[in-house]
Amino acid sequence: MNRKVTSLDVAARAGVSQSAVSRVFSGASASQRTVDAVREAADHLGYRPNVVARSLITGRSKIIGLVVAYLDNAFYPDALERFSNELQAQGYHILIFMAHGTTSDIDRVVADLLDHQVDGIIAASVGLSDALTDRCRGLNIPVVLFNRGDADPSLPQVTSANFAGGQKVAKYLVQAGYQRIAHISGWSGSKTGQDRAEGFADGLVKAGSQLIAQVDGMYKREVAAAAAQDLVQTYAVDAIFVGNDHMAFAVLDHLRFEMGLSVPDDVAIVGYDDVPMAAWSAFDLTTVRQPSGRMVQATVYMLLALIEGEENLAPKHEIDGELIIRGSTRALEQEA
Amino acid sequence: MNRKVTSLDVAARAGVSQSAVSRVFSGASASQRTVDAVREAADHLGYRPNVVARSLITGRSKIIGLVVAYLDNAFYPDALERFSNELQAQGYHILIFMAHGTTSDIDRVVADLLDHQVDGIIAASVGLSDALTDRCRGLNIPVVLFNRGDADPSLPQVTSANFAGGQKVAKYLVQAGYQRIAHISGWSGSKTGQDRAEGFADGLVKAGSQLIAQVDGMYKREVAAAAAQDLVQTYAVDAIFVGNDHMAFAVLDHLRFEMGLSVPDDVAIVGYDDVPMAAWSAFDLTTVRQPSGRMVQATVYMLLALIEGEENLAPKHEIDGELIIRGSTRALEQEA
DNA sequence: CTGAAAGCGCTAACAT
DNA sequence: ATGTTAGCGCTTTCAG
Repeated sequence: MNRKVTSLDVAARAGVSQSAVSRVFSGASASQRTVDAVREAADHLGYRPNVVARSLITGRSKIIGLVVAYLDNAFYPDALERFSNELQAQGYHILIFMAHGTTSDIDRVVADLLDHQVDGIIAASVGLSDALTDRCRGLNIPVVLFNRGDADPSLPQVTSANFAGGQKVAKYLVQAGYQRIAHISGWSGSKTGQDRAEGFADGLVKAGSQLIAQVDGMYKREVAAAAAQDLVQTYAVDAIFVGNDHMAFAVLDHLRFEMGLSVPDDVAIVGYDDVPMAAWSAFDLTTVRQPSGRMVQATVYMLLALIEGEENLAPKHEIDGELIIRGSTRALEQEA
Repeated sequence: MNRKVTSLDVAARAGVSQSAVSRVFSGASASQRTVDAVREAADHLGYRPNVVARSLITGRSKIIGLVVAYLDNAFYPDALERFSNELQAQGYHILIFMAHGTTSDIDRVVADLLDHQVDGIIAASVGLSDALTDRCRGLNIPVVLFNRGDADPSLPQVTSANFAGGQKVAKYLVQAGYQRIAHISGWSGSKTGQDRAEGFADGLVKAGSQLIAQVDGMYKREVAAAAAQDLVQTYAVDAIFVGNDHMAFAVLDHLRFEMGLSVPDDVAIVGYDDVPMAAWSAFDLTTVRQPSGRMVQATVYMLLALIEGEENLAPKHEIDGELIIRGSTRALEQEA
């Protein structure tokens, strides 16, 4: 059993002091002679610095905690992959936590994260309690909300322009000639869902129409599917804006295969996110694109700046997303 | 700024020694009096033990490195979620690495993991170089391959019964009356893909049929879709077994919407994995279920046992998966 | 530029 | 059961 090789072993073999070894591996200045000798010895012995010891003394772990709620919504695995790449490129690693639960659940998880001395936290689509937010602030550990707004605009957060996105959908549906328009919203407890819903209602009114009905889809497939059925049967809607693609796929399936309706001929469906699947022919879903690449970049940038101690940073970052028109809605009438 | 609270501060306030505090938080024995005093002081000061310091001295980080390649294949986000739950329940956390790359890429990533003193590594669907495998062994860090076999059966690995799964599909397709059967395999460089392909070919022969053609789908949607088109046009196949659901969805879409064919009337499609989407009406895919819950449990169990120093453990664990018959193939003819 | 020495916050003998 | 002591492997003053 290869006992663990320490910087002391390397120092002995290279004929230098242990601190010289440390300098070489932490990029501090050293003469070429020293560097060469240390490198040779390290390679020979298979030495690699122990980052745990390093973290203990520097107080930084180079680890980012990522809390994420829904991995069954394809938007998040996609974002996770981008986060991993982006952060790895900056020398950070991701400690991951799934938190599909209550606030207290999430708090426990984040407390764990804190114990691990993470340098920063990304909360993807989950809310943190005020107590926890305070604690992070007390420990000077930055938290950035990803795809999750907060009522408190001073909390660092990155979202797409949800209100504007909702408006875009409204304007388009009205222009396309739909008359009885409903909305299956994202969970009303989430700012993101609220904003989309409010933007949609606002856009409808501004376009001279109005919302026939609105139901909370809770970000759940079954809830959304049942809501869609009700909307069609009870309100005879001809278009439904669904709060995200994840639910929209369920609605599409239910309408087509359970109810035998045609989309878009009987009912038009619009989603939100433009996850890769939305472009698949089986769905061909009209949706608002959330540019996850840019959202992730903004989040990472913001988080690292905060870690570096940046003070004057606009905490709220909204990224615009365009409406992608596909076959789940009828095409816009040609301009005269 | 709340300076960091250490066990020393707690000790001072509780009127006990620092080691008493340590004992209380690491679960060693202590009198009720001490425990109470320490708890009170800790709560008051907001103390939490620093796990980095603990790791440094115990030599265990309670962190598991998870290396994963394809998050766009829904099987993996699902597994990730299960891993997270399972491991969290055991007091472990997941340091995640995305490695969609070459071997050298993966090696760099795992070297990184090793630097972080992870207690164990789960390699989901990626191969590690021999050099790295050796290094892990040298450092006594267990590695378990998840959904990824290896030519070396002494490497701990958890897979479904891929060969048997391929056989099941073959037997079923022949019994259902298909005559011209082809296979779009998973990447031939992966043991998993190979085993399914070999089992399929074997099953076909045993059922008195044979493989008309086989193409490597590389686990890529586009490759699989193009292969399917070729198979239909050049070989006039009436059934295709696709190496996993991820590719099968692409094939289904391409056949139906690009080529205007009917599945299953013109061509039958079978996948492998039974990811949640396979059950959606839009796909309704016949497939072999990989019981990801049980696979994850087996992997975690094996990994933790290895970490605890367990020696006599069967390294290879295969979990049986049943064939789920849905609408992408015609139903079996009734037994006479 | 380099070595010696002092810790980072904690656990683990070892005494008491 | 509890306090004392000695580190875990490294970074970081501080002299030289």
